Amino acid sequence: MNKSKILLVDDEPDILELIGYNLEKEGYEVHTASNGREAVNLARKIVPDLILLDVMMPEMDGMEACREIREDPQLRHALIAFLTARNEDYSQIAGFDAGADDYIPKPIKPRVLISRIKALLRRSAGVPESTSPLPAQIGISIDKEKYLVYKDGEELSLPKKEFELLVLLISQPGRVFTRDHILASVWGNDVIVGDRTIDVHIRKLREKLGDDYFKTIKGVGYKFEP
Amino acid sequence: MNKSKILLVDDEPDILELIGYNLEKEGYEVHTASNGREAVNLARKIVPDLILLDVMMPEMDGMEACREIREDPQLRHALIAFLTARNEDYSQIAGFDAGADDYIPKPIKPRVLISRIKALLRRSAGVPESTSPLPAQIGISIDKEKYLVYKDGEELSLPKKEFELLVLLISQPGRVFTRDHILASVWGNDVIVGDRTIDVHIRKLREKLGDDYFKTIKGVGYKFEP
DNA sequence: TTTTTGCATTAATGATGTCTTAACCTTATT
DNA sequence: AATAAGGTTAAGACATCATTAATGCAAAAA
Repeated sequence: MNKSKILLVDDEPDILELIGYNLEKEGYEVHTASNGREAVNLARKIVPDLILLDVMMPEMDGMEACREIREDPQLRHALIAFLTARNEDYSQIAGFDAGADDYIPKPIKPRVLISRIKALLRRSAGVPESTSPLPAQIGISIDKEKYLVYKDGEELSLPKKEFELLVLLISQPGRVFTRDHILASVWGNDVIVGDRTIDVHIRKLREKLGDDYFKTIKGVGYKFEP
Repeated sequence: MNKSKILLVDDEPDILELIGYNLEKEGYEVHTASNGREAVNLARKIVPDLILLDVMMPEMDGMEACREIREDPQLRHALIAFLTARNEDYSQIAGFDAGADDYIPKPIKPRVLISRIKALLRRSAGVPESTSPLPAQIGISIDKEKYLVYKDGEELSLPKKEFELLVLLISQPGRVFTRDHILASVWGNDVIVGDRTIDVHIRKLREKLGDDYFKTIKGVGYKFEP
């Protein structure tokens, strides 16, 4: 497997150095940022597998950064772990609600941190996650940058939700995505929508791109097939 | 989606009650055990999605139980989180090495716990088990991601229950699964169905895949054999 | 600001496939 | 032969999804 990319974010250079050193020693590809704003921008560029976020930072704090990251479809599946002073129960809760996957207490003990990171990455391993340009080939292709879809050369412009749903499904053609997965990916984890919302969007896609591309697996979810 | 099953293990009845209550309130299906031995046995029966394990317990402690659970192929993919007194750094490390997915410090604050559980389950929901096709080889093979079954190259799409039943049986070819085990795995523990339900589904599988693959062990259960 | 437009969501209804049941049949075991 | 366990079948109950139209909302245009 490729090296996992970790984005380490803290405003204290000492911490960046100490932790960064230890992570690199473990074979991770480490990038660093010293505030939330910088972190979000860098994350968009490098698309890390895991983001370690200090909660307290100037410019933009960790929780705020976390929310922003979670809103980017590219980064929605990145793991996010908070680094925070212990006994900050409030931030602990808020952190998770903002979409974090773990919470790591300061002061950080490198060995503990490594164990924990391994556990986190172990979980998400095996999810290819289309970082790269999408498989064009068949009938339908996508240009994420331009937010455009091509069907037999014809250029289509889809609304946001439809587009994101399509991107998700087409990212792994043939694979079934459960409704829960779709909701988590396209809508986000804390958005609550009714039962029929996904169906309607699927229908729009079928209408615009052809029924045959989208297969329903009853009780499970949907998949895209060429 | 089905309710997630959580197995809660602690030797203090008060904890079981408090945490159990809160988890049920969140819509989880909760089972409890008060020591490691009991936990392992119960886990084999109900096949939980997540196991919350106290570290310090009589009879068999959490770490030992964790190791044993990880050795059962049925349970290999269950999430395991340790509950332990804070500042026990050693057990923290050892816990992860035993194959745990998270570490939750006591005293437990219900809201914190819930957040964390959600994060854990959210993660694993997006990873529907092994990324790659199962055992495969001759005759019949399965692709869980695509929800497809291949019989001599031919592609079949089975309904949910049939598919899940097949996945269970084929996960350990040759092994006999009792009716109870099948019910717990495929139907869930609180679902009550009649005596003939399993038979009917087995029959459908035999119809579609060939009689020879599914052997009945009278008075015991069924097994898949290549 | 007001109007307009288009998207996201919901609600209501209809269609379809899946699951379960019930009644009866078959087979092995004693 | 009697019994218990499972096999078979078809019909009805049930769950899930498809479809459509209407609503609310927010961004863009006037």
